[in-house]
Amino acid sequence: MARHLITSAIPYINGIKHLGNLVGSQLPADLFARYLRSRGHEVLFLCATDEHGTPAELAAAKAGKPVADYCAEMHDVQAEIAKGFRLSFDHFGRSSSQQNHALTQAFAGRLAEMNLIREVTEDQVYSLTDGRFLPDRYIEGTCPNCGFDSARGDQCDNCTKQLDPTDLINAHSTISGATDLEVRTTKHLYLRQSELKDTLADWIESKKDWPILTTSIAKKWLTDGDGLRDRGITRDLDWGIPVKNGAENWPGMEGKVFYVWFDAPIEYIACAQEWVDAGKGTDWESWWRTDKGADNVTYTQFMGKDNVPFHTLSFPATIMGVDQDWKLVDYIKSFNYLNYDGGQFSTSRGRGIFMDQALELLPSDYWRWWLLSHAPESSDAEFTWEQFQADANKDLSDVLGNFVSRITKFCRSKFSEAVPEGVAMGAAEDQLIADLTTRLKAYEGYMDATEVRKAAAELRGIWVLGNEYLQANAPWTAFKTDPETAAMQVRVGLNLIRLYAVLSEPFIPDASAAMLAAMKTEDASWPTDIAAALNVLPAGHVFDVPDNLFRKITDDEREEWAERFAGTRD
RNA sequence: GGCGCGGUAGCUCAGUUGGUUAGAGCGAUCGACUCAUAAUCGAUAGGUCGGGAGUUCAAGUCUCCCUCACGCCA
Repeated sequence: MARHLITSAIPYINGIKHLGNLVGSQLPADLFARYLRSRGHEVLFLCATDEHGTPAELAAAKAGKPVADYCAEMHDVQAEIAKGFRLSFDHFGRSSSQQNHALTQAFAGRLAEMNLIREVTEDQVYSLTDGRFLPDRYIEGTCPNCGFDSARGDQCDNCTKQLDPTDLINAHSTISGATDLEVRTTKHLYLRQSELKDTLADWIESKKDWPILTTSIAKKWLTDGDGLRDRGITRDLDWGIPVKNGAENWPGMEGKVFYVWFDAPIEYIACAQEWVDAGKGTDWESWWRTDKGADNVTYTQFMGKDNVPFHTLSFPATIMGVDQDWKLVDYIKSFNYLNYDGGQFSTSRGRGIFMDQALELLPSDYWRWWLLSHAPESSDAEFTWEQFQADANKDLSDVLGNFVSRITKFCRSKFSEAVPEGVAMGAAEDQLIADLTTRLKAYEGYMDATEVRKAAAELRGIWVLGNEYLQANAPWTAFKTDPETAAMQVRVGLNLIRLYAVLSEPFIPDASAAMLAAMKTEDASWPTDIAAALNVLPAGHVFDVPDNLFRKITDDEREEWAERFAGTRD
């Protein structure tokens, strides 16, 4: 038994995530966590909401609520949807927690102590009407170069000329439209990542087994231009973690908060503290401190490609910089994007399917199966309604669901709702066991390596073996002349249902539970020996014929949904 | 403009360090079966591996140029 720490990139608080976000981090992380638990390992699976920053403040203002209230509400909404998708977090925390406040401030203080923080004085645009400093992207005006009237403070999207906010003609705030902008001098803290550049490069270089996507992005940031740049870790905002040096005030930094990208990954650690404080665990340090038991922990992170730089460079720079025996990540599994019907999913334009909407259409297993079996591992992947309908119907309804249906109903009509005994297993069953053993080994190998698509294909292959077995041995024919042999074949088939429930649980937990319930067993132990696994349900064991596990998605539904989600979400 | 990941059967995708007739699933066609959610199982068809040049006994796999799509950066 090994110990596995698993984190999913933490979703931003402002709104409900779409299916592309889901398949890029939370869902594969859940798959991995469920699988490792099934294999008997000790798992701590953490996720949280990322709550700080300007977008949260603006979303709260738009909703007419205090930002703290807004975040609390949205956290509950996201937690509920996560439950709907059966995401099995051991704790779903909040980056705004007191634990994260304290830890973030402690990290910053320690970094200063290690001489890895420097103070920078810079000019920024302040909006009197908005009462806040404006990030460059929240300032628009007319481009002095081409006359484009929606040029942003950092560059003109029309002529691509690089700009300073002060270059813009008729500059205004995109938040309020206010034009009473002025330049003010402000002071910020910078993390001296450049000091750690070589250490980070050596570390990345040593990770030979990481996905190419992960290492190529990291190396690019390390070598691009002048190399890794120092990064501002504070902002002039109200909502966030106040800048402090540990528990002490930080002279000159009053009224400022840490930048969201500094505190968000620290929440991975704080979340473990929240987990303990919530009474769910007892010793968070044994997961996070290599001097307190975490040296035997394997830590795997899941994230979309947009988050890779922060997880390969910024956060490790913090961890390495404080030099205090904190656990570093062992494996970073990153994902490309899922596209929607030839374009991008878009949160801002409401294009594609969002998590809450998906659950209104179909049970979570449909989405889990399809998304995971098409996870964008090697390149961007494509969601189309035609493909979704065809794959879900074929894999879930026809191959798996119908297998359960045909064997249980056949048993009920020819024998009873109890496992029949019949003769001993023979050559055909030996072959089945051999084939299952081969495929199981491959399945485990892919799951261990977080090769999500390949694991899904292997699991499907395991389901198909059941249908092949029935088709080749035809108990419905054998029953006419040799009912004892048919009985044995049905006994094998019923045991296959239980086996499939166990193996499928990481992908489709609800269907798995339904299969175990129908077989009236709680034995969900991972098989070490297939022959033994096919004898778990003994002759005479009573079962239920379940309702169809997966109904089919109709053409009418597909057309209606494709139409409904092509437009924009209000 | 620079950089990065890609462009493989109608569709979604695999293709290890270059090496026998380029693979899978879906879809299509044909056949078998009839227990089952008009489900299942088998077979067949379908690709000059984005285009061009080069290295090599041998290239989807390496090099260069071009092109298209996506992303990141300035």
